[in-house]
Amino acid sequence: MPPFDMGRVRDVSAQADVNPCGACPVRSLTVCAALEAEELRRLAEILQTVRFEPGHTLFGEGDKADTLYNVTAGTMKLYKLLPDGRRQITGFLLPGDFLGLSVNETYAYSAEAVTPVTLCRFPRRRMEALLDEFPKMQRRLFSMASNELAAAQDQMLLLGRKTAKEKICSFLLMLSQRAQRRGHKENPVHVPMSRADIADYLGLTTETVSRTFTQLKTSRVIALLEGNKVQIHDMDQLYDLAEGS
Amino acid sequence: MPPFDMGRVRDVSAQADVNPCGACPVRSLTVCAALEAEELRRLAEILQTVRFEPGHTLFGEGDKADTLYNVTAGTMKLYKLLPDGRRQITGFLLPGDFLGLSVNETYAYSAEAVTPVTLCRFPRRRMEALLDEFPKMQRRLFSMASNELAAAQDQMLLLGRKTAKEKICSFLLMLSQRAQRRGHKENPVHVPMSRADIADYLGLTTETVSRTFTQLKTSRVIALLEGNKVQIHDMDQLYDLAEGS
DNA sequence: GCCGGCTATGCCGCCGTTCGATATGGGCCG
DNA sequence: CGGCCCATATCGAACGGCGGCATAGCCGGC
Repeated sequence: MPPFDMGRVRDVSAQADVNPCGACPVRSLTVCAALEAEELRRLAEILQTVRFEPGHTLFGEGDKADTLYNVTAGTMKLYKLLPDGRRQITGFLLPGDFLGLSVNETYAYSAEAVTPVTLCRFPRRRMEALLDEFPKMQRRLFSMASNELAAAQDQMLLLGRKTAKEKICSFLLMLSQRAQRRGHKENPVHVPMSRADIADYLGLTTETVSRTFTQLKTSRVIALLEGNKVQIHDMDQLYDLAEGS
Repeated sequence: MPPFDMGRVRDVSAQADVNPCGACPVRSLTVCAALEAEELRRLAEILQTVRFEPGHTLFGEGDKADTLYNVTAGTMKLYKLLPDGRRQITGFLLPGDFLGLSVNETYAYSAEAVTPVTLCRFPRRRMEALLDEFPKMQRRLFSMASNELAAAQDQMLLLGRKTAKEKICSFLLMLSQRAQRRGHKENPVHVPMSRADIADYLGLTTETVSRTFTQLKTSRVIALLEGNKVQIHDMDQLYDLAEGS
């Protein structure tokens, strides 16, 4: 992680020094995976690297959507609110995930840092111009959006039809699989978000989340380790528990 | 509606006769809206028109995803199943909606006709070739996917955090707004799907759906009319009820 | 007119919520 | 280094909204 010490930092080395994208650890996962060296250079020209602390709100629902982001380190959460304060977290973003697609010029959700995060930041206009110029990039972005759509449908099944226990098991499995895709070990799985965040992601309360973790621990399905890590004792069993079969 | 009388019909008039897309009533809503006359002609070359009766399963979750569709008339439902039969309907498709995006060569959900439907049918390979050739079409498809993503996030908020009453009110509002976008009157709203389908879309049971409709009727928010139509007495009130404010 | 599927509704039970109290643990300061 | 403090997590008890089941009513099709 670069040694930044401010909330927002303009990465002047992007233009002057070596191409930062060339050394990007998550490039293969992102929209940038589709690009050649020359295209990467063009992308780097319009990019800023920024860093935020946990709890920082990147943007709020309804804000003007003039910026796109790519997560390069840390975890973010996206959420929507009801007037009385009820909250639904619609997704957690991990390194390599894209952020900032919008429909009508405004963001449809809020985005907040869960852990310290670093992001690549693209002005929307210039990004769109690049997309027109590089159809490969457009196609890659479309493919990522399709993947998110499929994940959203999985999440609908979870929210609408799964029990508390199935939801927690599905959640742990998802974190494990996403960690694996990023080249980390699948077990034990790192769970950086709070019980409240997990509850608002799964359509539960913090109490139910706590109780269910305790229940899974008591029945020897998982173990809670130091540093927000969860050891999964039997991955196949967890998979079955996640689908009620 | 063309006078088809079979389950699957190859529309031979597409190539031989007048360009059918030119007269398409929902073209402005679909991916085809982005196309010029010449591009439309190319699209028409690879297209078949098909028609299905209610209950017909277009494809199932896990099937090989070698075909894309565009709904031109009627209503379809998309759903996912759990091993024990629990079902979550992830969306209802109306004329103009696109269908068949997939991640790993297989459909991630099943698709079934709710009412009699007519669809445009595109072989996946040839469609992808056209997308490469016409970036405007690719961009349009991406924009439609972004819209669906936003709708999916709304649905997550509904499933995870709204009460039964709020869910039903949100559902009626959505149908009303979608009807309006298609040039129909927003009120009364046509509700072609069964209580069971509504329940599986909103994460409820049929009984709760029935009870909630009765409750809304008793409190004079709506009235149930002939022909599966619902009269909304006060649209603003319904909007407030849908968000719990 | 009869039959079958869908819808409506009363009754009861349960899962998850709500509320309150207690435990834990990490950060900060003395 | 130890102790305090506040946020978070955990746990117990009571409540309530929604689900499950059974029955009755409705409507459409043949």
